[in-house]
Amino acid sequence: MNKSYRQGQILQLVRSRSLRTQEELARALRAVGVRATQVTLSRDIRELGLLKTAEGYARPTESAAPAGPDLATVLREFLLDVRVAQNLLVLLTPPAHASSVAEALDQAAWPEITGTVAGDNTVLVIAPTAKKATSLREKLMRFLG
Amino acid sequence: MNKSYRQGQILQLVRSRSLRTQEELARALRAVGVRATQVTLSRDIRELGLLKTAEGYARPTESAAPAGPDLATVLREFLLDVRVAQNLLVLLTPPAHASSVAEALDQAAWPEITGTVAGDNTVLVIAPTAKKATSLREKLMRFLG
DNA sequence: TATTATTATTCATTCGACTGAATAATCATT
DNA sequence: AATGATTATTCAGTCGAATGAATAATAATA
Repeated sequence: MNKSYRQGQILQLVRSRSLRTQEELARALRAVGVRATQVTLSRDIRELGLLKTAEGYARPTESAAPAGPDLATVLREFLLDVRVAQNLLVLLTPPAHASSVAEALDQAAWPEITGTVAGDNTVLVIAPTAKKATSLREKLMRFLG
Repeated sequence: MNKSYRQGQILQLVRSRSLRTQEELARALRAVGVRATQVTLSRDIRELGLLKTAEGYARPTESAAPAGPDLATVLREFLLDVRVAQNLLVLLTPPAHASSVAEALDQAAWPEITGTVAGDNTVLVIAPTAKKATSLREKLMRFLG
């Protein structure tokens, strides 16, 4: 299995739940189809710069948010409209600001967001299901004030 | 000697003067400090998509796309995650590499891929059906190792 | 402190990208 | 067609990144 893919899964896992030992992490990885030994995870954790906290492994707070503006700020400033179509959301922004919004949403890493693709003044947000797309819309609309 | 450096020198050489055979190219390379055999140059020329013209090797006229790397190579190198949502796939890549992956997938022209849209670090892949999206995910995952 | 659990390191192995020598295949010329 | 020139392919070897088993080092706990 691919190293960068494995490390990406590690980052997603430690963000979403509490993994206190490397063996525990190994089991969690296996559950998502990634086989790795404790030796490999020890190296990955060092390369990723993860820290062992009381709640388990985590990214250090500084590197986790590399100088991006707050999600609420970005949305309040740039989000003009939110439209739903099936499991998709179309977000409208002022010209040239779609990527900022998409970037901020990616950082947030909400489970209702499978992924985003930004154009110039439009962000396409892919949700897992139509139902989640709808609730995601409401969540986003609340930022509009 | 580094492969991409060598290929860069090849591109510069064939643009600046007339090199009619691979042996001739080998001599020109040696003059700029790059040692390579005809075997290697044969491979480089194919990878770079050079054509043999009456005036020597040259890049195809800009209409033809500069042949991108092999799909398997691109995916192994850049594919970080594959998520499914209905009939859509969301591929995550390192920043700035989404278009390479989308390009390579477009070239492959698989029937399970209706189309792709690339952002900066995200490729949206549209599949005909949810079922095909799922099997496409497995097909892509196999490239990861 | 002693014992157990957890993590890091060493050593050897595997794997794939890259390359060249030998050679096969193709092209050009007569 | 025959010959010589040119290019492509096969096979084997090298090299470095990645990995795991064994084990050392460290941390946690009784």
